[in-house]
Amino acid sequence: MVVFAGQGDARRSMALLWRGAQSQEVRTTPGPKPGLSVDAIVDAAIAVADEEGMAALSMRAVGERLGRTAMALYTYVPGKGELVDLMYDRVLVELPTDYADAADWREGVTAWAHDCWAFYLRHPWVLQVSQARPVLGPNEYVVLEAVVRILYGTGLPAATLRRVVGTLFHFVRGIASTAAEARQAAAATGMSDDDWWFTRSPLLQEVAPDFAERFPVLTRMEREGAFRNEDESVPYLEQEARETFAAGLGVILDGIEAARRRAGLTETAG
Amino acid sequence: MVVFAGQGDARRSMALLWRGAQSQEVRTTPGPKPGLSVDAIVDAAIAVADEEGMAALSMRAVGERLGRTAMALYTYVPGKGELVDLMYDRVLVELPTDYADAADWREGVTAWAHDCWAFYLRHPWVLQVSQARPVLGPNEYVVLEAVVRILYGTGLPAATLRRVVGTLFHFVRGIASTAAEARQAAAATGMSDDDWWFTRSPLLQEVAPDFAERFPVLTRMEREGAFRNEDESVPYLEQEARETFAAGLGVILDGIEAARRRAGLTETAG
DNA sequence: CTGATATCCTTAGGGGGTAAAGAGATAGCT
DNA sequence: AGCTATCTCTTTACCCCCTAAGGATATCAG
Repeated sequence: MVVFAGQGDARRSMALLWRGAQSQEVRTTPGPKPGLSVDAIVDAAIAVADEEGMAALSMRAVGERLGRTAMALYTYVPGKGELVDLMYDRVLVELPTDYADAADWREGVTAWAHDCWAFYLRHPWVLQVSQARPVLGPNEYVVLEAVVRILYGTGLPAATLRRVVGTLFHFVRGIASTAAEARQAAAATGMSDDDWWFTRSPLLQEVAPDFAERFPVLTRMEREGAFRNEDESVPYLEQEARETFAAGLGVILDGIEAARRRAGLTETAG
Repeated sequence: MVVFAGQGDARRSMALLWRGAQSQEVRTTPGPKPGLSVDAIVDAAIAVADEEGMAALSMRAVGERLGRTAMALYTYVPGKGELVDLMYDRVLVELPTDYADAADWREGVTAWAHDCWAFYLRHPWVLQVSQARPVLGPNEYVVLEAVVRILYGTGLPAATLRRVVGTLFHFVRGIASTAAEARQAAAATGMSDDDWWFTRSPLLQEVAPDFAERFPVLTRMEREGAFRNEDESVPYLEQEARETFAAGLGVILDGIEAARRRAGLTETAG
């Protein structure tokens, strides 16, 4: 369920995203005082998404959490799409932005990636917000600025940097999605990864008795222990994601290093 | 909108996924002859998703395309989740699986990645199928087998291979998502990326006049031309995705190379 | 012809998002 | 004080979704 952005009045959306102190101005208009606020609604919506998942995020649910009907929210927010945009930008404040302590870009990127990973697992619904067109909210820029600042340490040209950022971003998002969805599946079905596999595996044999002949390379890989996880205290799929994350990040960092070497930037760092 | 898998009767799901010639057996049961078939339904559903997007995929829409009501489908398919699983596994047959012609693993991986990229852009809805727990359908295994066969050429140990496959997979999926969602946004809003940016950009200045001070590194990057695209005939966001794809793939391949070097595998290839 | 069974339909129930209209509260103005 | 414009919030309603239940119809074995 990728949730797409609101596409109504662009000016109103931007004003909401970058709403600042001007919303605190003294009211002199007639009519009852607002019982809610954009902030309150966004916070409630984030709480719903955190606790019950993106699928459970409905205008009714958010309203209920605030003791209102669904329609009351429309006084403050143009629609659900815009609300999701606001949730997205709002929750991004949680991401750390200062990596000045890192010894070099490699350490900085690693720290940033791990912070992102933890963030996504804390708010898995964020992974379901469409990345088609950027939301252009303030915190999105704060996050970008932070990453770019780290990567300027590589000395790579700006155009290359932009792509490296994209690559890192997609990688982290992709693997975090897998881990998050695995958790979600476990919660939704009430079945652990191992339980799930133990019910599925015999069915697979039943339905594909010729598996080994049809997929020799995979079978060989399995015999070589590729699909065994050491730590049995962590759910299988989550651990797999975690290890892929660590290994993949290493691969990407090495790749960046190679790009630097090709550009003749091997000596300076940090 | 990530679409989650069906989680009903696991045996029935697996039987449907691996359904083979046994479904062609002669019928001797009473009752009217089936007017539909699982294949017909899956094909119709894929057509709907291809043409109108995952959001437009409803049981009604599929039924209508087949001249039936939504409920008629439930005779053949347990529910929407399972139908999506079937669609997913079915459409994967389009992916090429033979990369024996490739000169070495690097060329093979590159070819595979590009094939995947094209595939995802042909069927963007595939990117919205949850990857939480694998569907375990036959074609998913065929695809996996193909990738692993290519990567065995690196000589890396099986456990490392598994993670490399995961990294590549997430990378391709991630960037393809961006490109696909950008297309979708353009189609949905009837507004090109450039139009979109030209309406958004002045709003951003209006709402954040102090942008340059708040985000100095991004501003510097922009002045260095990081966000300019050369080819103006291609939509901006799609081109950005394409270039990030090319650059990121290079980074990952270099990273794999580095892993091989560390394992002392520099000479042999292919 | 009878009974069993399979296909497909209609109906209905419980979710969604949100447009429209109205009730009630509150400000400034006369 | 009363009036009126305006704002908040609710009710109702419409259209969409998935799918459970039950009924009509077609087709087989006996």
